Amino acid sequence: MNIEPIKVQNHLFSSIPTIEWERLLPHIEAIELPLGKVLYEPNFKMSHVYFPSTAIVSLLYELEDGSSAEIAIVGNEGIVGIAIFMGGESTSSRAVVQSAGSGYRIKSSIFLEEFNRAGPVMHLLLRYTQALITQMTQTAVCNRHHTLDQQFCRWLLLSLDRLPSNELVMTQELISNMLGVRREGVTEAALKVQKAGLIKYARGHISILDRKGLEKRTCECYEVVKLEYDRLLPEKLAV
Amino acid sequence: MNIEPIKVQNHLFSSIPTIEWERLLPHIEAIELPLGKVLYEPNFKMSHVYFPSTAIVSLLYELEDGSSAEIAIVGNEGIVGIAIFMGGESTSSRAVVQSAGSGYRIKSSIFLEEFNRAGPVMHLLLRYTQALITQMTQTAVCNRHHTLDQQFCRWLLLSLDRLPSNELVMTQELISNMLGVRREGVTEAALKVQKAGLIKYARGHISILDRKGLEKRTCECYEVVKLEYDRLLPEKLAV
DNA sequence: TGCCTTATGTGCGTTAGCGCACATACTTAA
DNA sequence: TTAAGTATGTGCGCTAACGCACATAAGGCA
Repeated sequence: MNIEPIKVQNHLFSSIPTIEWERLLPHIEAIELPLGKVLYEPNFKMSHVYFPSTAIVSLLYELEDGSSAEIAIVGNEGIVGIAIFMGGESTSSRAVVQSAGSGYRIKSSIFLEEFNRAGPVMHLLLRYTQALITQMTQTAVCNRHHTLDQQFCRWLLLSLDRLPSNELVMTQELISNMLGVRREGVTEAALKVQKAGLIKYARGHISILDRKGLEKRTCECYEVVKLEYDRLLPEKLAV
Repeated sequence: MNIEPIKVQNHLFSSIPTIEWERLLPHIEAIELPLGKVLYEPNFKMSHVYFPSTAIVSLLYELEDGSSAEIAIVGNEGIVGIAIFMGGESTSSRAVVQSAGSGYRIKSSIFLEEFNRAGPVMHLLLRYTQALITQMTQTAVCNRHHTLDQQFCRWLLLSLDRLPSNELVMTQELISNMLGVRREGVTEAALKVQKAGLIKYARGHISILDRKGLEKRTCECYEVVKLEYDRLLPEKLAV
């Protein structure tokens, strides 16, 4: 178990002012998030909202034919379960742990109560949602216009930004599920990027060697998303 | 100018309770929305929020290379400018009138004030935003997995749902901008659908002959979005 | 040690959509 | 009535990604 204070383990937590934080703290429950764990299913009412700390969660849409596509990634910068406070209670997508780790959760009803106080927590969450929307729109744009190689780099960078280390535990098979492409396509993209000396990987372990290089290889989508997160959710510890 | 009472011309308006409506009404300004009018530019602070009545507005992202992709469509079921109340004040996309018509607008500051009362108007807008998010995610999925033909049908249906008639004034060139594909691709798709007897078109005028047929030809994405709008924004006149 | 599972690499024919060039047809305005 | 402009149709070579089949290699476990 992590010995860091809870508040610094998730950026939204960090931005919650003291009064609100003290109100929420008793309801925060630590939880392990193993690879593949499903946090919610499409069209099912969510029982909790989740705050990843070291884990990463994918919002995935699964099609009738079994294929899938990632809508967005959520890590320690965010929250899983915005539909709770947006009012829908459920979404048409699924939330799956993409990189094992730990996180926290709060019962939906408790969290909703805090949101409905319409104070700083609400405004923080709305700004987060706006950033998440940007990530989603950029996913749509990227799916339309950019090559698999570029999307692979974008995906690596977005994941990396949400992890403490510069290593990623993830098979090409899983990446292909996220991107909604063939596994072989990911193999080819990964090979190229490895040959360019930007990453190094073996059997489900990817190490980033040259982050700047990846940023050069990816499309504009990555930066658009990054800037929007930085703008809407500046990192500062709230008092 | 339309003689219908303002309140029934936009579904969000219809859902605003009387007290809040009477507060907002004096600030509502009728506005013509001609084809191509830009309601806001990327990264610019929005001065107003817009409520289309007979017009349709596209949220478009333009890439550095000049190509574009539609993120979502907004018509008389919604509002253009969610970033105002979500807290970002601007977005990375552009809002362009895709089908000429009329609508209403309210100054951002006034509208934000009403939102911040954290009453029924806020909850209505958050539910709308949740529906809009579903449309965006489904755009991402559709861009990844479905054929141009299917996307063309989806686009027609989404547009149609936001228009009073079953005719659409829109050239194939413009549709190709929305979908982020070649104009020739749209020509081919349109030809096939016309040959199947589902639509009829000529020089920028598209008539839908067989709506059910279009629904059969499109992908699951259309229905997912439709159901989510119906679920989150049931049509009833608020008192 | 050796076998089995899982992860990655490779080849090959197929296809959707692209970019470009140009043909055709309808519409408007001089 | 004619010319110019706009919208749509068509052909062709090209490429990214697909689907499938199979090869190789690296752990894990008996």
